Amino acid sequence: MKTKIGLVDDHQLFLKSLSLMLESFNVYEVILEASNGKDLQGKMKGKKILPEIVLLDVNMPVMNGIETAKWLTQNYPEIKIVALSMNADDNAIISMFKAGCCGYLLKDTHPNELEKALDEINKRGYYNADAGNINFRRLIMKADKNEDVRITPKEAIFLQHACSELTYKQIASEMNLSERTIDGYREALFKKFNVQSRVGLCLEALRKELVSL
Amino acid sequence: MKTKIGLVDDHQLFLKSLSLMLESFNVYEVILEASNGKDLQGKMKGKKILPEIVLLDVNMPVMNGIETAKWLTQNYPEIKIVALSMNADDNAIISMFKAGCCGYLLKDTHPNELEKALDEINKRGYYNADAGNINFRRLIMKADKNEDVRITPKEAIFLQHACSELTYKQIASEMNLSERTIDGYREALFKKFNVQSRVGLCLEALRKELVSL
DNA sequence: TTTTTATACGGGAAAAACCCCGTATTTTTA
DNA sequence: TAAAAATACGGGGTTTTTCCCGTATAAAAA
Repeated sequence: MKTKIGLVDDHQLFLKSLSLMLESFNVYEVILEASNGKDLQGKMKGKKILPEIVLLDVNMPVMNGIETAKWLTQNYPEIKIVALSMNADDNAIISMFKAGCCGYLLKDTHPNELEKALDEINKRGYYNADAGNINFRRLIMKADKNEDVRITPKEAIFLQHACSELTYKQIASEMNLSERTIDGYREALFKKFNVQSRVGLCLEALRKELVSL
Repeated sequence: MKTKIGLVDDHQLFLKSLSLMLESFNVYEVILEASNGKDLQGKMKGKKILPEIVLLDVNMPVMNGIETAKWLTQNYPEIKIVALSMNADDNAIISMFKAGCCGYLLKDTHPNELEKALDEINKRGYYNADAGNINFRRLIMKADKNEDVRITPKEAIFLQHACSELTYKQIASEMNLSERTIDGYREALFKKFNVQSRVGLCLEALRKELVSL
């Protein structure tokens, strides 16, 4: 009896070709293909035969991998989720595991390893790609450390403005606040991010992906 | 007689599965697979039967798509190169065409369109994915406009330092120059990038990928 | 050979940023 | 209910950044 697989990936080329490959292993059957989380939700509705394992891309439009993993974990906790990603982005890996994934594979993975990974997930319920230089324990600890930095809604708005050419005077005008209030937000964020200049603040905000270019 | 295809992509999963898919079309034969430009160079050496079309990923380690396309164009001008990419990054598209590609496909592409694209490349020698909302003429013009901004070696070093928390005084010390000299570099770059602040300069430098986070 | 650009550095002044202190009210958290 | 945090804004002062002007020499380009 073949293991039933679901595939979620926005790249049609990859999706279709991966499907072919899995079928070629002769122990898996791809019974569901979706291009994003929303698409998956639609296709899962009313489906009598569910996939046992879902291979889930991390980066997708409309509804990304993390959101999708959360939804699957909540609604179909018996389905095992394996994350697929382009690169070993620490934050994404952490988020995917937290969302309920039991395995994480890079798209670098050789097909032989994919087969092995699926096999182990079938047998043991999880797959740990330590051999791929991903130390999950270290990542979880790192995540915990970064969680300290919480910024308030107004600080976030200020930060958005600060990552531009506007002067503090202009930002104050934009936010309908006094320059002194703006000074206060700046000080607060300097402390939270442990920086001493606006440039430093901007770079840190970009690194933490609180703002984008 | 099947069209001979070469595949260059660092993601083994994608590479192998794409290979399977192409074979499934029954008009193509994948005769070469490489994980990057260097690997391709090694595998092309002494090869008696060459691929007629090469599907070439844009983002690869060791030797990226642009470099690889250039090398192929110089050494095997008869091979038709099709770029494959995750996203429609204007700069990458421009560079790939300039490097000699005659087609550009996103990894979003449906397999049916891949087949169609390969067919057109076989018949006409090129494929234009306008339907995919990529306006190549606009991109070329944009590229020409951006080429104005040339910075000198010393400006580049200063820029690197400027994208940090160092004050201009500290940067002067680092570069063994006077603060006035640093002022001069700042002025020059403000003009070249059309900005009025250090934050603006940093953001622009990051956008142009002259510095990284 | 001449012109232009890059590199290096000077003066001065105004504006902006940063730093440190404080008060007050409202909202959120414990 | 009380304490803490968020939000708003005041004072003052120092440092840094930005802006505008200029000179000089060496290297590169025309």
